[in-house]
Amino acid sequence: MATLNDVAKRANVSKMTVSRAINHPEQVRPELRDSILHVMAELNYQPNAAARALVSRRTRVVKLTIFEDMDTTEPYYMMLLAGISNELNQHQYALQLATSNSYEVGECDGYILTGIRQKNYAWVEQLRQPVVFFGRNQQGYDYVDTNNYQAIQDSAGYAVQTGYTNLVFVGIAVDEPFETDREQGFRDFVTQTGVGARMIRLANHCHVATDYVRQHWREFPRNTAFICASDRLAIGIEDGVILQGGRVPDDYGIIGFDGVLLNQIASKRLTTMQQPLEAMGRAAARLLLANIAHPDTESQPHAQEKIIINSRLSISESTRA
Amino acid sequence: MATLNDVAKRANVSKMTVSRAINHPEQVRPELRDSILHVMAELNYQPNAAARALVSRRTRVVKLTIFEDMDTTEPYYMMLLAGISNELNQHQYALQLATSNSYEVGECDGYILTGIRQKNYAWVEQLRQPVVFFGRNQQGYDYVDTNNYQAIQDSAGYAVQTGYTNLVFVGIAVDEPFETDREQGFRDFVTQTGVGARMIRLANHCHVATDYVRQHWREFPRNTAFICASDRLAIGIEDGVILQGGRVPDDYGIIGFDGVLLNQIASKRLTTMQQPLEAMGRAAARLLLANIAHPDTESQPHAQEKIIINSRLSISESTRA
DNA sequence: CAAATTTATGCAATCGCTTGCAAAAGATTT
DNA sequence: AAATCTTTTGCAAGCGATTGCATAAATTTG
Repeated sequence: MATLNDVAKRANVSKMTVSRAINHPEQVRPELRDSILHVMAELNYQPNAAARALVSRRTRVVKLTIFEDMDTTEPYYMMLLAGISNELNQHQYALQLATSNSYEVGECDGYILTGIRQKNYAWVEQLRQPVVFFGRNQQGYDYVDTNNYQAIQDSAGYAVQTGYTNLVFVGIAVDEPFETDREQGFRDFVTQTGVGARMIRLANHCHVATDYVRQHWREFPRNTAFICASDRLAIGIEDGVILQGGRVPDDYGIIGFDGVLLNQIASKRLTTMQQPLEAMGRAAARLLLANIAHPDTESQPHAQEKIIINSRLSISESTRA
Repeated sequence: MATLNDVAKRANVSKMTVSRAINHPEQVRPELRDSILHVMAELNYQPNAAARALVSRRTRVVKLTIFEDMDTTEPYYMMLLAGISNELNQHQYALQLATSNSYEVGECDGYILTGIRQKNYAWVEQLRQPVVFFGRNQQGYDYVDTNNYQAIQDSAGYAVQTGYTNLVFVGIAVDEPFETDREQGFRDFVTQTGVGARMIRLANHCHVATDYVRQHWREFPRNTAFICASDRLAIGIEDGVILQGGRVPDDYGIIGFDGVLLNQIASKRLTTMQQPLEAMGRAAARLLLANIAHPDTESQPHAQEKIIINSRLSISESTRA
């Protein structure tokens, strides 16, 4: 591989000038700069990342750590990934992927964290680089999230508006902010409107939801709408309802959350609260890069930044029009 | 951060000894080594990856490049990812993720390539590091693949064996080896057994398959089995069949390929040819690491290595028992 | 027990690049 | 035209580790 020195010699300048032509183009005479760039292309010169990182203390790598033991069938992360990856690339940053198994491998300038649980915070605290979360947290870390509270109210509102008179919130059995926010949104909605309602919590698997419906079928009268905290639960609920002979959407409405299964399944046209995951990924990457570029100073400690990107209801065939 | 020098001083040795204690433990006196390790822990010393990479010319990074414009709802890649990631971590290698947009960002010791198309080979050829593919190729690159040819024969065989008398192969409309191998397997099976059969090719989306079934419903008599080249197509076909009033599996059988949707959907218990994706990911990582460790020499050029991991049929409710 | 051999440790150079300061060249002012 | 300021370029040092060779210590051998 050609080095900075090779380029310098060939262009009859010192390597410093070449270095500047790359990193601070405005500091070098335009014509000179062009001829240097030309030589660089000629030699197919690529700066050595390791050498750069060594002296500049910038790896130009961002690590995405997925905590939830990488649920390999969950498209959610893939969609975040796409957004993050695209944004980082625009800024010439590389994306490194880590899981619960690989905390320690490799270096980076900052972390994007997702699928995190309470038990993981101890690990997060000992990180020395900037951190951005997916999902609200009370520990003061910057985060990107969707409007969970309001989104559920919207879903519930839509269900009531289309004539369902009995609501069931089907939550995920975890005590994380994203879940409790949704539950609170639902609870407040019920209080405010006085609609008949109940809440259940299930493990986030289709068949669990299907089984639940089978076993508790009698408890769900006609005109019930299920407001679910994930598309998986929604799909499972729908299957259960259909298996019991319930008609969707005429007698039973089902609303999902996430919007990750839309393209996956043809006949299942699920009404769902769609998260703009690509945009959320991009936002997280941008936020992190900003934090990397402007590190906190002692005099001005870090103020938590929150970016909320609203989900919107995607209305389809599992609810009335 | 503590450096090698810091550790050396504290341990009263030269930094060389510390370096050896890390990289060639057998070369340093056991007791000395232990005390060095102790100091390292005390100072929370982590070797600087950049400095290491600079001199050793090893980044300890492997790049996974996904070519197919990252289809964000495709769990296939996530499952590969899990396998690759786990294997790499065991060897203290980091995984970097790249897409069609980000060919050039970041350095690595080798590439794992997936979702590749003919047009991408020009790019691949100019890579200087070892490469491992997912999927057969005739360009001489090492690869990991499943037994596409035989797998389809197994699927078809099972369909015939369970009494379906008419077979339809539903392929993906691309001219890549994985597809042509499957088609050839099907074609040969038909020739050998003389069973009634036909082949179609569709874009790999559920609704395309569903629409196709609707429009060509008359062409599919009872007792037809659809052998599909992906789970998506299978799901789409099944929906189409059901919408037309066909009974699954009594009158129509459906077999998928990949096995990525199994946990996703409860009532859709699809019979599918399950690829061992996690194992394939691990195998690819292992193969690549071996290639990195033992680079080709001039005297002994590279011989293509092929690793085939067999898929097996996972029998469920979309075919007869 | 001295010589030869093996095993452990240290020294110096180097990887490719960027930072801080200094010098040279060019432009502007008085 | 001398003095000052600004822009452009170069020099030297060093980031934190590893490689090759040299030296010191420990062990074996005749």
